[in-house]
Formats: sequence, C-alpha cells, structure tokens
Amino acid sequence: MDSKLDDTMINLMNRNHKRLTYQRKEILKILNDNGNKHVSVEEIQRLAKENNVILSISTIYRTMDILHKIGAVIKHNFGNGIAEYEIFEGNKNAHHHLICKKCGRIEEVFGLVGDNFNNQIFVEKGFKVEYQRLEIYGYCKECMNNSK
Amino acid sequence: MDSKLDDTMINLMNRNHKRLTYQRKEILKILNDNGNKHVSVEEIQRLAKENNVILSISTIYRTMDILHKIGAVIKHNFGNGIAEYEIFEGNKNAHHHLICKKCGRIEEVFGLVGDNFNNQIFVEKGFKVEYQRLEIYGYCKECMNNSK
DNA sequence: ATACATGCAAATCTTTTGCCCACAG
DNA sequence: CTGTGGGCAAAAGATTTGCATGTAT
Repeated sequence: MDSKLDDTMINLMNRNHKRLTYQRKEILKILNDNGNKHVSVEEIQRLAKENNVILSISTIYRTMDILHKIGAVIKHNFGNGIAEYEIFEGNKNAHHHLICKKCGRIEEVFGLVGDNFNNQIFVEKGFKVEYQRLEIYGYCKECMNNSK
Repeated sequence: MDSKLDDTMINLMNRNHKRLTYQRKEILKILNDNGNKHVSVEEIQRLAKENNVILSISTIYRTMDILHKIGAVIKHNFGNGIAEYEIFEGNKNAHHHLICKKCGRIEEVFGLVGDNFNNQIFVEKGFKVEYQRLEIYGYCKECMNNSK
C-alpha cells in the first residue's frame, strides 16, 4: 500500500525536467507495484482510488505519454483498442506475450527469442503459434479444446 | 489495377463458409497488391475508391475481422490507435517492425530474430533499439540527428 | 515568480452495432 | 428461396485538447 518510489524513476524524471507531482508519484508507485503486469489507464485510475488517490483520466494519459517518451514504460497495444503500460527495466526482465485470438487472454513467456521457439511454446504450453510477432497470437490450450 | 485474386484466399474463404462478395473480393485484391505493407481500414477504403469501388467503412471493419479470425491477415496495432492489416503468407515472408517513437515512422526489417539482433540493427540502420518486441520501438536515424 | 501540471468538460477519432434491404449460394 | 452480408446512421469507447486554476521548483 505504501510502496517505495524507485530511485531510477526519480532520476529519469529529473533528467528529463519533469516535475514529480503527487499524481505522478502515485502513478509511478502503481507501476512499480505491478512489476511485469501491464496496466491500462482505467486500471491505474482504479488502483489509485483503492489507495485513496483520485486521478483524473487526462492526467493519467498525459503522464503515461511522458513516461513512454522518456523510456520509463513500455506501451502495449494488444489489438483490443486499449493501451496498456508496464515499467521498463532494461532487458533483464524481457518477456513476451501470447495472445489468444479466441478468448483474448494474454499470457507471459519469459526468455529470449530462440530458433526453436515456436515449437517449444507449443510443447510447453499447448499454445499454437500462428505467426511470429513478439506479441504472439494464437490459440490457448483451453480454446484449442473447443473447436477448430 | 485489375489484380489477381489469390487461390489460397478463395479456398480459405470457402473452407470457412464465407461468401465471396464483390466487396470482399475488392478487399482481398487490395491486400494482395500491398504485399508486406500494412494498410489501415481508411487506406483500404481510399484504395478501393481509386479503383472505383465504394466500400462502406463498416463492411471493411467486418471483413477485416473475419480475415483476422480465419488467419488470412495479421492485425497490427502500432500504438497510434489505428489497426493495420497485412496478408499473412506463412512464415516465409516473416518480417518485423521498427517504430520510431518520435516521428512514428514504421520501417520493415526482414530476417529472423537472432542474438546480436539489436546491435546489428543499430549498425545497419542507425536505429537504436530501446526494448525488444517484434514491434521494435526506438528512434530512427533522422530523429536521432535532431535531439534526444 | 513562473513555467509547468492538473482537472473538467467538450471534442475528436476509431470501431461497433442495429436495422432494413440486397444478393451469393 | 434463405440466410448471410452490405450500407447507413447512430452509439460506444478510448484518447486528446482548451482553458482556467493550482503548484513544484
């Protein structure tokens, strides 16, 4: 609840001459707390409210835009029309996403891209890769068991 | 202008019990003509009009949705809020995208993902990779020459 | 003190949907 | 002939923006 604010973030903001307002601190904390999970603008607003901080939707959009531009977050767009963000911590936590075209569920896969990557995923996860993006779309195990 | 309609596509449509209407044929032709270029719904409408075919926007959306579901196209979402589509021709034409965070230009890179991939791109293209997705965001050579 | 941020509400833009008519199979 | 598809216009979402007020530096 009363989570720490990362030094790296503070430095990044300072270096880019961005003010550390109350609202921005709250957003940064939320991003920190959510590690490798991607959160949408709406979710950030909800999580802030749970913490008794009311953030206007436009402030969140503007802040996320800045964070993206200065390289603090990765911005995802998983074909559902909603932007989702997650903290960028260099390549050490690099992971990719399996997106099921049927149910829309997004699953994380850690590890770098290798040659037998596609087969491996199918064997390990039952997830059939249709084409390669490091957003990897396909069908998840559950949906494969239903129809074509 | 009077481009061919691919057999593979026709089969795919038939197998999925989708009718080959005049409008769908036009869309398929446009996708074919545009090879590995990604086109937006609006662009499809424009290209059709150039060919004297008027397509309503809802028809295009509905068709693209079907094409995506049956695996005929790849659907991209490059963080600008606009869906872009391109024909999916198996992995033979696999390519990835460099997306400039400053000017928004999207550049294609062919070839599979290798280990020294990031360095290689920087050396070859002057494009600095910030983080890995196979949508690869960063800054393009031109924008690097301006500011941070 | 002053430039930069926030909040609100309106505007914009993309995508989806309901309904009725048209046409492919 | 029948059910699937197209067009239109309205609706629904997500995101952006103008403007007046607040605040970090």
